[in-house]
Amino acid sequence: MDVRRRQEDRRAATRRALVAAARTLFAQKGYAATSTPEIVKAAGVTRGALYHHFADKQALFAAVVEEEHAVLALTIHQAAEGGEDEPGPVKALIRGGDGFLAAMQDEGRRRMLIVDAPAVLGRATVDEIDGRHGLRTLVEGVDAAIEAGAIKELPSLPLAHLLSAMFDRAALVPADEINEYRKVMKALIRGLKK
Amino acid sequence: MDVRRRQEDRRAATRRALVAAARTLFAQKGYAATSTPEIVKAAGVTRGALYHHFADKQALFAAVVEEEHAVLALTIHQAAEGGEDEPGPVKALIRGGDGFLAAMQDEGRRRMLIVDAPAVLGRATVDEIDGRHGLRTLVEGVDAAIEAGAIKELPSLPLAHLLSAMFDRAALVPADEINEYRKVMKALIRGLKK
DNA sequence: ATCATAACAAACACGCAGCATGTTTGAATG
DNA sequence: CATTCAAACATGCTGCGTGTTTGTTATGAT
Repeated sequence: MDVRRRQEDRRAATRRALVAAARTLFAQKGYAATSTPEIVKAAGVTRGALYHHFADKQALFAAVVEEEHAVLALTIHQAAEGGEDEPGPVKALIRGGDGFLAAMQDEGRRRMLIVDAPAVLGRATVDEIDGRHGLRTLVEGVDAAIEAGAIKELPSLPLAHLLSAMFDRAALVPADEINEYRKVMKALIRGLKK
Repeated sequence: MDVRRRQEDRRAATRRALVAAARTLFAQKGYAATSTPEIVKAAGVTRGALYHHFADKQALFAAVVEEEHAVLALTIHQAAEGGEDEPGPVKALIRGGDGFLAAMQDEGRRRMLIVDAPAVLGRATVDEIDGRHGLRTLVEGVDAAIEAGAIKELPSLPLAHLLSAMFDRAALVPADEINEYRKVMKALIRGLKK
């Protein structure tokens, strides 16, 4: 334990409380419909604390999005590795995609990451965040598939971006239609084979 | 001239002024950063007029988006038909896509239609609007390609949605990277051939 | 013990959205 | 042509939300 631990702990605790409360509310009601008084009330602190830890409401939202992307990427990674009985880089891509869609069954998560985040933080910021998590692993998956000679040689980052865009859209589709989308996406990915 | 024409004209005029002013400001600064006082000042009317014609700020934005989608769809349609020297339903799809990307070089248009609209109006509303314009023609193009036996038999609406999602993402990419994206999308579409 | 600084808390200022009134314009009717 | 009525605005008010400022308490350093 460091000497200045209590201060650090205190700081981290309120920060976590704020992010957790914000996550819940942003997920339930969206960014615009959630007020900072609501958030601090749920977190058990005052607005002074909020604006001490974060520059503004956007910055708090960015922190929530960052965290959410991190846990999401972890979930996807596990899904892509699990079930190694059926190998092959293309299969891994499809498994990862299914893992993404499964993780995106949460309404609030969809709202925050796909709908609100681009509008609130801007595409550039979202890309930067995503680039450090889900998109990063997707690029690696695409690269692996290319190096294995499983699909055509294409620039991996643009391809990953476009695949990501498709998965985002598919995630927003009503649950009973999602299988159709999965089939079509499978066909699109399979069409990349040499 | 109908008897009650002047009244109708007046109404239409202020409505147009509002939509036009709103379009400019929403395009420049985004939905959230644009205030209704700003809009009515630019339109040369008062806020009373705004709330007489539209239920709220969202409704005005919806009108702008609707109009923008309409003119966009027209542009795309012309691009897809022009240059008939190279026929074939797949080529038509690609031409239409290029037309879309060209029309989307406008920063404000991107902001309104792709970034802000889903967050402000919700995905469902945007889909409904898009379904009456750009997406509709895209579905027709896909159907034509399927019926001509040019591509695999897949459910056309999901496929159109996914293609639309890719084009949206590609439109947001920096201008100097867009050609890479076009190539990859071409490869993806070509992969759909039987 | 005291001093500086970080971590909060409370109060304030400003702007905006929506509504509830008032006022004008214009058409319909006897 | 005067009257009546409704639509098309205009003006003012209210409540709320964000960000900032000023004040207070806790914490570690000397």
